[in-house]
Amino acid sequence: MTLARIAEEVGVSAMTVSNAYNRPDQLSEELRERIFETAEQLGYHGPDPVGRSLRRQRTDVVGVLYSNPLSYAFDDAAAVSFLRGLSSVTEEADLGLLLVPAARGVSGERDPRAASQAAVDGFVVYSMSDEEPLLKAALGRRLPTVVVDQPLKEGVPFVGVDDEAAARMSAEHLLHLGHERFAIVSFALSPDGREGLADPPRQEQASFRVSRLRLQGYRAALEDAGLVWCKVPVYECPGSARELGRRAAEALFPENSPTAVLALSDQLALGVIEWATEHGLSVPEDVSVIGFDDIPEATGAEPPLTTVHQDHAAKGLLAGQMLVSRLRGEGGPSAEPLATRLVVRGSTSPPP
Amino acid sequence: MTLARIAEEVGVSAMTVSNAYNRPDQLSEELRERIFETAEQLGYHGPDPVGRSLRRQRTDVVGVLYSNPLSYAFDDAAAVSFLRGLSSVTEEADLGLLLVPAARGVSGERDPRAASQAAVDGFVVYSMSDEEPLLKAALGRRLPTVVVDQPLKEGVPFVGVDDEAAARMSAEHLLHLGHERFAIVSFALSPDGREGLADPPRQEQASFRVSRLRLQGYRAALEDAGLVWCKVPVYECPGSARELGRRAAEALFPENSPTAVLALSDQLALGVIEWATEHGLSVPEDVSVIGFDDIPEATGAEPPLTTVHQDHAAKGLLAGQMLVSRLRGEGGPSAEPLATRLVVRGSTSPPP
DNA sequence: CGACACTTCTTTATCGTTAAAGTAGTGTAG
DNA sequence: CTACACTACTTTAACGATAAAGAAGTGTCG
Repeated sequence: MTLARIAEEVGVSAMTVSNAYNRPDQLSEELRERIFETAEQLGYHGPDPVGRSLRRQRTDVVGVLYSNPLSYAFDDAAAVSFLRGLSSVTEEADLGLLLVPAARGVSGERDPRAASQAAVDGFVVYSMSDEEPLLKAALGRRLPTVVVDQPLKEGVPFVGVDDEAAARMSAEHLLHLGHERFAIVSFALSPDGREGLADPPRQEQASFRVSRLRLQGYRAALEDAGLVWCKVPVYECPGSARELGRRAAEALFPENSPTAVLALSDQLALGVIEWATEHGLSVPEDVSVIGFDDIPEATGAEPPLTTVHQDHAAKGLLAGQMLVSRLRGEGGPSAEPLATRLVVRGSTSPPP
Repeated sequence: MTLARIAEEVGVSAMTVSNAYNRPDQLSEELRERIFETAEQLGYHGPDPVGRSLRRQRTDVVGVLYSNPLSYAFDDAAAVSFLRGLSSVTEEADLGLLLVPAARGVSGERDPRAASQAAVDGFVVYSMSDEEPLLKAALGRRLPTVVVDQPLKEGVPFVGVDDEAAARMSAEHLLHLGHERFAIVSFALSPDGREGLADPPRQEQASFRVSRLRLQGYRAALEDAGLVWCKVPVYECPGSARELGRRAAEALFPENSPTAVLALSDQLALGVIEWATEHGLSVPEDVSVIGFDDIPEATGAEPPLTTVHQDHAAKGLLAGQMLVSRLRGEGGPSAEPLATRLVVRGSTSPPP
């Protein structure tokens, strides 16, 4: 059932039927009624969205690209908050939110065609590695795009916190408390799934910008305090699950017996605390642990986790606003780093 | 930059360029390479998704309709789990997930055009009131559609639990413990925002199927035990927030002093417990409270909440499978109610 | 050598809509 | 009574792609 069919039935031009739906002021109220009646009878439910999009050259949809299979996003409290912020803006602007499917193929690579085939007016790219082909495909479309957290690409609007400064701040907190023996627990530096100690070259070449910057922040703080960076063990986990934090602790403690652990995420930090507690170390008396993100569980943990707070919903909000104003052709707000703050709870104290 | 432009440049027909992208076996490897090179040079990044959708008469996108503004969904643990299940299926099937925007207008009504204008191959309707115009618009499109939780519409595939049986089961648990003085805390019966005691006629006319069925289940159990239903106070809250549960408790306790409270959601139940505890009633010694949903907080609550467990992710999974198989034209699995089970924790015990 | 398959590319027609420009007819002001 | 605006519609021409069917050339087999 098409516009044209209704037009024929009513005895008017297709354009008039189109106008009945889109510009009521262009025809008489009476004819408009008649058109709707006929449409109802013939089971026509308004202009086809695809035909309309083709002709108007816009879809009124924003695509979201996520660094992992989509379903993981709904397991990740930060991603969910982000989506909440983003969706409140897009909804307000009457834009749909298309979660672009990009399951990993057999090779572990994600099909970049997902981005080429998405019928959208713009993209929000969330926390993606610098080298994803998916990202390249999305940027290739030359649609308005906003990148969140990573990667930072020349000329592409960006939303995120100042990861380096925030990491520096948390390391300084521990330095002020008097710590000197540090260990660091990082999530992935590159998407190659490696696990274990990462040496400085690998740290500097990390393809995840966020990991790279946080390590730089820690390094700057520790070096400013006169410590030797290459003696600080950096354990790289292939993800950010609590279990991985435990494994990292298991690898780090026997050899290094740090008095302070800097974790790149709260999940990792909580894993470290779990392992420590189970192995007779008390936190923070024997060892201080600091996280990053301030997830809800951080408050209720035992002890409550000292961490860097960042507002994920605000990121979504800002990303949404930036994209919407770009879609409208306005300049719009641009990339100021969002604020973070150190939340001191119970997992840090002076060294024993 | 279009297919035709590339075709012209390479000196072949548009169809051949289309085939280069979609059916590599239809042309020589060498020509295909040449086409891609030219495309690269001219900045063409593959067939336009909208044009392609129009011609193929499919979008490879599934639309999701939610009973509230979209951004609320990301605050609702059940909805998030549901989306996780759903997205894992759609992603596997290489389908996008379009979150359809339907902010409430000035009148509180949601614009039904959101559903008419969504470029999708099918819909998943999540937890929507029977009378939403948005729902009507979606069903009007005659696309494959699966409804979750509510409403139950003739001929539309449905996924959900047996709410009546589950409610009955939880009431029976309290009856077995020996309770006789009950009160019920419900979320909305209709979307009119009313708050306060709801009499039986209002209960029976509830436009939210889930509310209606759960009340029926409670009623059946209590009446079977010889209690008089119309003496059981049913307090209707206009939503499901914890704060509303507190308000309900405040309204119910002074007058009725129940020994057992049946709440239609865990959030409401937790609100009731909070109020009771603060007002010198201990749970479960003075009053037993039972919830519905088994949200994560239920375990950690003080006392841990007895509740009806339902698997939200499984709902999403099943809804996704049903829709996908329908999109493929297969019959596919259909509507068996999903299992629930009573999880007895610390918030229920025999009456004082 | 003719029939038939196979590969590689082309032709034609259409998917459903709307921007832009145009045409009557009707009123209204100078 | 002419010019000009205004209302209510129509005409034309895309938007960008692909299904289906066809054609030209090459090889193969009895």
